[in-house]
Amino acid sequence: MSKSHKRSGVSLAEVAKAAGVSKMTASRVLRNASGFSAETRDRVMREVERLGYVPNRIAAAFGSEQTSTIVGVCVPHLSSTLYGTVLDSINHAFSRFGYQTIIGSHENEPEAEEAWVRNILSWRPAGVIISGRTHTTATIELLKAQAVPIVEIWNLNTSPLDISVGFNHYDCGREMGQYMLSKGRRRIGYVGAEANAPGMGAARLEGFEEALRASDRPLATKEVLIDRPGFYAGFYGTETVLNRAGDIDAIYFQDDAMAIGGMFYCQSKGIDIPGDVGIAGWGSMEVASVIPQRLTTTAVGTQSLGKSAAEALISRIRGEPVDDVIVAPTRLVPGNTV
Amino acid sequence: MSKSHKRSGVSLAEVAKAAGVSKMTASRVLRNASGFSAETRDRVMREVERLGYVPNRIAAAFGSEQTSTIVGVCVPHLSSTLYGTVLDSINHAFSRFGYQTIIGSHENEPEAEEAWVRNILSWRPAGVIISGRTHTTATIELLKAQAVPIVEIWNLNTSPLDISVGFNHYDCGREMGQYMLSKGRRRIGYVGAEANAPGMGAARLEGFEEALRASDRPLATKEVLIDRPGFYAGFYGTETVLNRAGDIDAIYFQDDAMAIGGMFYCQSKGIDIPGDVGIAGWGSMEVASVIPQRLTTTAVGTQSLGKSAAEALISRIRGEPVDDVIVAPTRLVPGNTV
DNA sequence: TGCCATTGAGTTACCGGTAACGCAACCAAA
DNA sequence: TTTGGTTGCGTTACCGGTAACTCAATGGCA
Repeated sequence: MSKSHKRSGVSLAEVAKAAGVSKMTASRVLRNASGFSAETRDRVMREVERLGYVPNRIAAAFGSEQTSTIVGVCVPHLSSTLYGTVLDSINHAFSRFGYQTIIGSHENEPEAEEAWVRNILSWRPAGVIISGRTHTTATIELLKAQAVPIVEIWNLNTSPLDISVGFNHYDCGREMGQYMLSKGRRRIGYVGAEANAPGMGAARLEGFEEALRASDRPLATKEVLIDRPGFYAGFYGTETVLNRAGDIDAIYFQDDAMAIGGMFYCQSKGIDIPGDVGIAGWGSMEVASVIPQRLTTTAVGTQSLGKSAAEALISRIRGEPVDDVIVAPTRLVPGNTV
Repeated sequence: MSKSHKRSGVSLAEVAKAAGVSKMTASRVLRNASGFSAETRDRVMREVERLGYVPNRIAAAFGSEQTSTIVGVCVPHLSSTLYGTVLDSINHAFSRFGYQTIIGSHENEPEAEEAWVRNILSWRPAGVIISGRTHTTATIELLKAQAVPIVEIWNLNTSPLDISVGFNHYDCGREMGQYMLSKGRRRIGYVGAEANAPGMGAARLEGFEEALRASDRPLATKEVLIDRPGFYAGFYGTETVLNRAGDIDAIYFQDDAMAIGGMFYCQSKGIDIPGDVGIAGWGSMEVASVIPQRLTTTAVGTQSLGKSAAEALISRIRGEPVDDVIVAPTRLVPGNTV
């Protein structure tokens, strides 16, 4: 099959000519602007239908910069359910309002994000959504120079570049620390994983440590694997900390996947949960609710976060007033693993 | 903060003037085309740097239709790890080759896909990737009329619109059916879930049923929940089929998440796996490898599928020869649950 | 009846790049 | 020296829409 990459499409001018009106009138009909009669509209639409006209948004965006409906969204990666859910709700909100989402993933490498930003800005997007707390200075300068609306998601940022919509990770960690202490845990460890630079669990760990310190029960041990957070990493991270500090009575995991990995490690070794070791995660993974023991975790509103982020960006684009800092909901869910 | 949505950017003309060359020469330098001296290149690049020039791809794509670097990818949804992994590897491959990925999700509703296609085509993409076997006739006509390179992913399609890269779901199902029979299973049930129309597990079920029929052990019972496939659905679907047909000795699940839900249902009821009931899934979820019993499943190369799909599309775009039908790898992984 | 506001169009100019072509300067081979 | 190819760069003409403006016809109201 030989595909012709030539300019093939029907243009607005052809539609207009066929309908016996000017390009401008046809344009008005298609954008549903005012200034045409019902009869004219029908004539134009009939030709649109007949000729199979597909509007050319590249040309439209080019001709009147106001109308770019592209938004860029860059998350750490696309394969995790957590970010996937966020992306899904962002994309839904955007498509409902007629925006197209261009995605990117940076694998927690600020340089990859910078490259993505450079790229996306060349499409003159109506707005961009970026994630995490770490951006290169070049990234920030590029975004500022283009004066493009920005939403930073995931981590709450009280002095955002533009708008921040995120979870209060610090408070999540602190709350869980206090909870574990309240359940009588005294020697507590932490297991996390980060493939590249700073990692998305850092703020939770900070809050968690702070809570323990405040009660004079500082973190007993910490293991942050150089790996993608996941079931495996949780499994082996648990093995590591238990071998290193066999007397700990609880482990806080970076997320539920790791916590579940840890639970199964314990199960495989005959370690009783929560009798011997208490376990807590973060993120309210679905699988956590079908396993025999309900995992103590923090439920997070990823959908809510995505929706808020998209809606805040749209408001900003439209010049409507928006809150600069929006906290996405989280809630400690006591299970029976601590 | 008042964001100006005005035409702000530095244009190529300004860069060219500052560098004392023509627009065309500056354009050549930036596209790394030939026809300029090293000295000219340095002069231009210095001004690019100094003025913070960000190329305008909208204009570039508009001016010379050949150069649109947008590709569209539409999957059922973005929140599952399975599609997420595919999307991730597609996106990686594309960004390595300088393409921008615009995403869409259709939730298994062909009409949603049609709307997305209509939208994406107005961006004159270099190519599109769609998924599943069900498309509206309007979708197909639109794509054909625009003569845009297309890759259909997920389901293998032996007579594709353009290119098909997919798993051979039918064979996966058939192979698993034969395997379960070979392990002495005789009364076998199926548990699946589909939120909307046709569902992505249908072809596997067909192959599975065929294998059972061929051995005169037809499917004993089938439960397809009207729900998103997941741990919950697997849990409750298992409850349903076991209550309905308590004498079945094995269940084939639509995917691993459902199978794991089913395993935990059995565990909660004291039903021995594989003693009382054998269980098999599909998709090689990571969590399946940390639970105490290794789940019998079919490992699928989602990354490989994504990479192949992206590379095939790029080859097609470039006019290089490509196979029309590419099978992504799958492999039955015997665990100890059947 | 005369005047002005409204409606339904058309005209013109432009957005910021790139393709295609032109052309002078230079160099190597005949 | 002539010829022909290459190199380096400029000129021109668009790509397909939309903003801003203009203008004639219409109709309501004083």
